[in-house]
Amino acid sequence: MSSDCYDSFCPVAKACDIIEPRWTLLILCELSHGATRFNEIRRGVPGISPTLLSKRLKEMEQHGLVRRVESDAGEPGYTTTAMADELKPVVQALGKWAHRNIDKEVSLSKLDARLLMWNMRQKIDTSAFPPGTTTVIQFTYPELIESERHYWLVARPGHPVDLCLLDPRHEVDLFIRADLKAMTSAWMGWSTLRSEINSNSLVLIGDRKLIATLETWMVRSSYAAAPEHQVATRASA
Amino acid sequence: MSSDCYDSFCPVAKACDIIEPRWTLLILCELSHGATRFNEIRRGVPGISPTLLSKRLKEMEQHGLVRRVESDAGEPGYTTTAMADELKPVVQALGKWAHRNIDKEVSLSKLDARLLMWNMRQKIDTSAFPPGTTTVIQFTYPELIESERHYWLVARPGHPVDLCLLDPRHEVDLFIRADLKAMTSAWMGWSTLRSEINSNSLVLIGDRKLIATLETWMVRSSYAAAPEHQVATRASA
DNA sequence: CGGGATCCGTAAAGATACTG
DNA sequence: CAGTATCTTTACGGATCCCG
Repeated sequence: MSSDCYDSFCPVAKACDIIEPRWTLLILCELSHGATRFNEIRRGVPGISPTLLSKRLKEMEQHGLVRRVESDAGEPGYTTTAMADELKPVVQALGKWAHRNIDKEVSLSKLDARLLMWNMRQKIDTSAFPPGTTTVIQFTYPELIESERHYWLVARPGHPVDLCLLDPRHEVDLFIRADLKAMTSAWMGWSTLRSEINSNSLVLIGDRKLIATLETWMVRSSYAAAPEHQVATRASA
Repeated sequence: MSSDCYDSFCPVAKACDIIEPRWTLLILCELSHGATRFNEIRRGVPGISPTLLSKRLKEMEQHGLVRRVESDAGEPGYTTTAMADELKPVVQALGKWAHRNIDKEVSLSKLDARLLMWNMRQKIDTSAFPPGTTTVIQFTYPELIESERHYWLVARPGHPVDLCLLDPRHEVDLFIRADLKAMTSAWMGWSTLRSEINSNSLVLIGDRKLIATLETWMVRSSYAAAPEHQVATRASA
């Protein structure tokens, strides 16, 4: 358990003992991103089984990365420790390294609309939307089969954004028709939202203000090194 | 193999796919430290099996971290790629984080003279020794049983340092009698060589010049944040 | 529904021996 | 020296079930 036993005199080896077990760094990312509850973390780390999440959280607690906390209502939760917080910049640097070095073409050849939407969901900045109201954005990927074509992001300031795969039957504030590759590329920071719009790979119809403030609320991957107006590498299909 | 399949839109997840498999980062450390040959890497990464090293090197090559090279004599070898070199500062930061945060008391309660000597061996700076000659340093840990008490470092400038567990029958230039905990603490950078000497936990007898230049050739863990004259936390047993 | 525990089949990792 | 081949052990991942 605690003695996977690399060379105990090499700090890197000690670090590996802690961060190497599968999912550990991703759980840490989720915690850093604000998740506290078990199922909240689980939603943020797609693919992990509850069994393994439970196990990892215990290991991480034992290693001093995570602390169990009880809310005033007695509800359980998890937070990062100071030690884990010190690790954040390292993980950030790791993400930037990966973003710089991972083959874009390979990534853009393995497209997945649902996963993309799930990721975007987590990065929508709801504070940019009018408070007290619900903002609904409908995404349409015309190239996909009907069952995978439409997605709805339902956002209220102060609440987590909902992703709907079925029509939520709510008034839509903004329709976005997108080429999947272009949307992926823009979201990953390999091109820009504006360049995809200019080349008609992204078409926005609806609330003018939402369109004008697009870059404010559709926050791109935080690992992108360059700002939003960087050069686009390539775009539509 | 390549599709352990975390979330493919999260750069950290992509990075984890690459660096998470056991031993990967330690192999990278060895390569960065100058190892090129298979068995050279293997010696530098204590505990790895040849099977796994072979497998990892292939995976790392496929991920773009490692490049196979043939020397002019046709001998096989491995080097890091530019992508791997960019990762070096991240690994360095990871090591510093671990060095800062890992429990010293716990580490100092699991002492291992042989592993310590093996680690020191790799960090001896032979360029500080007189060129063309062989310098032999004998370590004695009086507290240990006879079979684990004595170690010899045999160094020649320009060559890797040898660690002997049996008397090499060569003239000894410097005798070091040490308390194991103190030697470990000093080497890890949790105390200083001088403070351990002052408290008699380290006793050096032999070549005056070697003793005077001790800090020059006995290089401490490169992950220690503070310089050699930092405050000692604690020392002998 | 949140927060797990149990069981089981598969996929890695570890130990050892052996070969070109 | 530079690896392969083989075998055993451990970890992971999936499904199911339990409890408040």
